[in-house]
Amino acid sequence: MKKNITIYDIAKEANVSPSTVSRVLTGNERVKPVTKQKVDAIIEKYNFRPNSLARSLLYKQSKMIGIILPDINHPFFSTLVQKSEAHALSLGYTSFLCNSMNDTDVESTYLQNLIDKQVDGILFLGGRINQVATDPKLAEEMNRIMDRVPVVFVNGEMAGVDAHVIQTDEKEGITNVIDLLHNLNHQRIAFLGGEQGVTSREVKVNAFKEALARHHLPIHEQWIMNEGFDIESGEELANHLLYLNEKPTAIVCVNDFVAIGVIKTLNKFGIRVPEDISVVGFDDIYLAKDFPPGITSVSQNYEELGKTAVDVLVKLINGESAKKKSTVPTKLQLRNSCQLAKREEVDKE
Amino acid sequence: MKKNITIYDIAKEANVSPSTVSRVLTGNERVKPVTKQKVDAIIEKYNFRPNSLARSLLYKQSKMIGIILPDINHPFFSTLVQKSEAHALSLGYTSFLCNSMNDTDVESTYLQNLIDKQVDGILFLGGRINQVATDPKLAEEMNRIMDRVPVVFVNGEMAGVDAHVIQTDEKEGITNVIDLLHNLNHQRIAFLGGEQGVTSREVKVNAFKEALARHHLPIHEQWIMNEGFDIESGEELANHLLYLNEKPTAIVCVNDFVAIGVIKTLNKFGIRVPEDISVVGFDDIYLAKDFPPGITSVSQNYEELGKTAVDVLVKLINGESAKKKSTVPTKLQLRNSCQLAKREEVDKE
DNA sequence: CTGTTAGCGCTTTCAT
DNA sequence: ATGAAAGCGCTAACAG
Repeated sequence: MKKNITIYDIAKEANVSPSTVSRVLTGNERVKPVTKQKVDAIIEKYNFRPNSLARSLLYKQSKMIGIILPDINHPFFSTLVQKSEAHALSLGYTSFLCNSMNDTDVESTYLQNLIDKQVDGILFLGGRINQVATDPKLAEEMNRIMDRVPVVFVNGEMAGVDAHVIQTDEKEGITNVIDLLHNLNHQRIAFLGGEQGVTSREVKVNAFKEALARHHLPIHEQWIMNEGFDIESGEELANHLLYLNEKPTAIVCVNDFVAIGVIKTLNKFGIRVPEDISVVGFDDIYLAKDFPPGITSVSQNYEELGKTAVDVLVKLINGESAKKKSTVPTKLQLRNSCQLAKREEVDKE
Repeated sequence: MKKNITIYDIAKEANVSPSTVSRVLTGNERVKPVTKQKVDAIIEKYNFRPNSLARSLLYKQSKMIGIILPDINHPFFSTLVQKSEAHALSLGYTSFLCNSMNDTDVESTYLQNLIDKQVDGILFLGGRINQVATDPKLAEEMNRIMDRVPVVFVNGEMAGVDAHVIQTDEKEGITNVIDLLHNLNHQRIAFLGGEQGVTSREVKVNAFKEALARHHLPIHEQWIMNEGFDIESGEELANHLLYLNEKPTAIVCVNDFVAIGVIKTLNKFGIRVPEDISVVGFDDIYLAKDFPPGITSVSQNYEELGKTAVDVLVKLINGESAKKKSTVPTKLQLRNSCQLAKREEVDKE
C-alpha cells in the first residue's frame, strides 16, 4: 500500500509552500498561473487527493449525512433511500445508510455513531418515529441528538420532539381509495394489515373509517384487522377473514406487501381477484404492477418525498429556516385488482 | 445548535489536562480511579463524545468501509448489502453504501469520494466488475484505487486487476438446475435473460450448455436469448419464445426477476406453470416463494457471501493475508414452478 | 502572489 | 499518575 501522500510532499517537490498547494486545491485565492501548473502537474503525477477528514476537522462540516431506515429490503424504503441518496449527492453530500432492522437499540447505536462521525445532518425513517405512543427515553435521546445536528423525520413523528417532518399524505391516499371503491359500488369494505400503535397504520385506519362514514357505508370492526406489514401478515389476515361468515367485497391493505399476501391466500381458496373480491394496496412498489392481476395501489411520490426531505435537511444544515411540516401528495394508480362490485353483493346490503 | 464540546472543555472543568481526559476515553493507560470518576461524570454531564474525525486523522484509519453496488432496489443486492453491513458493524466498521445505478461514471465518482473520505477498504459489487470484456480505463482506475486501499470484489472480476474475489458458485447452481430438470424428464430446455457480455449471464450460459451436453440433451441456440435482468426482460423474452414454433418444456432464467416476467407472459397466453412449462429462477429473492406458483430457484447464500466478503476485506485492512478467491456454494430451493415433463412432450423428441 | 504560523480535536511520547 | 508538547493533513489569516 502506497504511503499516504500529503500537500507537504507535493509542496516539497514543487518547491512551494504547503499553503500554495492548498490554494491551488481550493481555488479560493489567486496563484500565479505558472506556479499553479507546476503544482497541478505534480498533483496529477501522484494522483493526489486532499484528505477530506482533515478538511472536515477544520471546516467543522463533513459533507456527510446519515440516513437511518428500518429495512433496506423493503421496496418502499429502498426506493425512497435511493432517491434521497442521489439528490444528496447532487448537493455534495455523501450518505451513510444505516439499517436498523426496526430495532431501537440499533437505531441508538447508529445515532451515536453518526454523531461521532460528525455527520452534518440526519434523515430518520420508520422505527421509533412511527410509534403512536412515543417512548420518552427514545424521545429524550432524539432531542439530545438534535441538540447537535439537524434531524428530519420522513413519515413519522415523536411526541415531545420538535423535528422537521416530511409526510406522505396517507389520509388523502386512503380517502381516494374509498371514493374509488364507493364509485365501484362496493359497500362492504375491509381494512387489513399493519401493527397497532404504528402510525402509518393508525392514520390509514382513521382515514378509512372517516371515508366510510362520509359515504354512509357500514364499518365492520371485525373486518379491520392488524398483524404486520409483510406478505405473511397479509396471508394470515386473509385466512382470518375467510373464517367469518360475512365477507367483504373489497379489501383495502395497509401496503402492497400485505395486498400480495391477501391475494395469494384468496387465490388459494379459489376466490378470484378482482372478480370475487377487489383488493387495493399502498405504496405502489415496483412489484404492484407485476404481481397478478396487477395491484391497484396508492403511489407514493418517492422522488419528491426524498428530494424534499434532503432539501429541508440541507437548509437546516446551512442554518436557513425551513417549513416545519411538508406534505407530499399521493396518486392513485389504477390496475386490475379492483372492479365493480358484483350485483348480488350490492343487493345483499 | 450546541457548541461542539471538546476534551479541552472537559479537561478544564475537571481541572485535569486534556491528556488525562484522553486516557480516560481510550482506557489505554492507567488513571487514578478518583480522577477517572471525576472526568467520567463531566463527560456524562455534557454527553460528550470524542470527534471520530480527529481520531481517524491521527490513527490513519477511519473504521469506515465503502460498499459500491449497482442497484439497491434489487433484492439480491439489498439482501446481500444488509448482511454485509451488519457484519461490518459487528466488527466496528461503518459502511458507506454507494448506489451506482450501474453507471460507471457514478462508480468513479464514488470511488474517488470514498478515497477522499479515507475509508479503510471497499467492497465492490456489480457494474464494471461484471463485464466479460474489461474496459482498460476502468481497470486502470481500479488499480489506482487499490494502491491506496484494499478492495474486494463480490461476484465479479476485471482483467488486469488482481483483486480478492468472493464468488457465488453460479456454475454449480446452474448445473444442479439442469440435473433436476433432467431427472424430471425435460429434454427441451431454454435459457432466458441477462445481458451479453455480463459475466453473471455468461457463466450461467456456459454452465447451462455444458450440463446439457453432459446429459446428451440438445442445445437449441434460438432458445438461448438475452435482453436484461429485470422483469420486463423476462416478459419480452417469453414473448419471443412463443413466436417460435418449437417450444421448450422448461425454461431456466438468469435470475428470479426474469423468471417472474416469463411466468407473467406465459400465463397471459394461457400457458400454465408448471403444468405446461416448468420455470426455474436464480437468486432465491424473497419474492420467489410468494410469486405464484412459487418459483424454484437457486439460493444464494447471502449471509455467507456477505460475511466472507467483509471478513476478507477486514483481513486485508489489517495487513493480514487472505484467500485470493473464495467460492460460496448455492442451494437449490425447490418450489412449485417445476414438475415432471408431460408425457407427450417427452415422446416428441 | 507566496511563505509562515496557528489551530481544527485528538492521542501519545516524554518528562515530571 | 499526570502534564506539556508535538503532530495527524489541511486551510486561513497575517505578513511580506
